[in-house]
Amino acid sequence: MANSKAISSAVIRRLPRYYRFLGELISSGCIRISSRELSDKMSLTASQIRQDLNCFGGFGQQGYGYNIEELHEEIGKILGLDHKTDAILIGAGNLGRAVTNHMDFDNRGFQLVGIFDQNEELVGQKIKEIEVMHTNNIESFCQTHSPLVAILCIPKTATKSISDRLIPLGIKGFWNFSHYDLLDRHPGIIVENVHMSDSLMTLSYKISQLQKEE
Amino acid sequence: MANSKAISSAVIRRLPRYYRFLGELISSGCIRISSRELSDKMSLTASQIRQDLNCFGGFGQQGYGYNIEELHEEIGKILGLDHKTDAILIGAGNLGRAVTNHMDFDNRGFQLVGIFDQNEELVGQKIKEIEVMHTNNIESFCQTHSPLVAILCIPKTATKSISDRLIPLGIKGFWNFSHYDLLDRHPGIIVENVHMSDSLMTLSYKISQLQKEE
DNA sequence: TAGATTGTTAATCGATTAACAATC
DNA sequence: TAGATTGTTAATCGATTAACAATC
Repeated sequence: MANSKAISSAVIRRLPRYYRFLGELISSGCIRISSRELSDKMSLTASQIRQDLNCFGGFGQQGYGYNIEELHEEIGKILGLDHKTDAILIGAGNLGRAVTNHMDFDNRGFQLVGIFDQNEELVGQKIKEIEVMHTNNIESFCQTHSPLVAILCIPKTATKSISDRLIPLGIKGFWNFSHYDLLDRHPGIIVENVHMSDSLMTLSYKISQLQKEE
Repeated sequence: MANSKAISSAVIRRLPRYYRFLGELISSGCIRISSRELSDKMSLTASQIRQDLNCFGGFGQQGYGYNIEELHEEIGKILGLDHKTDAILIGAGNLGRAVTNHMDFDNRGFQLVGIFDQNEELVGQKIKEIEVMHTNNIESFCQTHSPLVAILCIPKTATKSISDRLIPLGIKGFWNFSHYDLLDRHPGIIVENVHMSDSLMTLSYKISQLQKEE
């Protein structure tokens, strides 16, 4: 099974993309696909796809290819989408609200169970059926509900102190949208940084290069 | 200069992070830093930092290290943050509004010059001083203002058709937030996908692994 | 000058691609 | 069975790390 050799993060980062493409293939009624065909659709090499999938097991069949629905389900399991992890959102500003409304947590392995903000005006409002609580209540909430993951949509200045406060409460993973670089220096703590700002600067770089070429 | 050998995308993706850390060092009043010290702060190797920076030029001084402000400015220039590229936003829903309000476009090399949505109710509303226009007006707006970049905050079903519509209007780069995988198959067109959904699934994977270990 | 730290070359490591025997 | 396509090993490529001479 999986744990025999550690899976490289390059492979892991490709899994959601496979999952997405396979989901679309299911919607369009396809039944089977070869690594060759999939590589065309995804702009990868067939070799890489086979290599990637074989980190987890032999999901294909020689001479046939892969059963799309089966492979989709297997990758879903590998990604842990077959069970829900409780998550809380810290920060119900523009971004926090957009993330709450926009993300399909249920189909991505999570359940949003609490929303917190320190702005009194937001407390009591409902976002997607969930009432915003004051950040003062984080401790008691975590003690009762034991969420494992926190989504951080707060200013970068608050990120360090909030994460230091959440870790002793049992939070093991952070989905960090703040422009602060949360490093996973605590052993056993997982950080997934989004860094939209870095993404925008990368685009700026590429656009600049394009203009230089002309 | 830069163009002698193509810079690998691994290096480019690290540049915004350098830029961010250097900016913070400036705020905290530091003047100079060695690759060693910076590598500690950023959890990299000193070797990698020197290697990365030397893709663009010798910004350091033997025996001294790097002047933080100078290096910050140089990286800013490399990223193209010293001039503004006009951008339009397509989709003024939750996510589009959050992106508009949340991102510091001015300091990331862009200026947001137009916002479009097909929802009549949103048309005429103002977001950050910019009035939302109906998507019907995209053509005339682009002909007049010639924006180079489009930010896509629209459902995945609309992404392909909108991008096909924007490219003939002179849009050269896409910052794509939709869950659709916009591939840069058109020559000369740049795509930067955000894929928050993939990021969330990656977190799900890591959390699952953590739970298995226990 | 001596000490520090860069820029840069060489060595290592890891990831991707190619090839092909196994097998459905 | 013959054809197709996988799983897997070997070859290649690229990125990271180590080492050190150059030099401020």
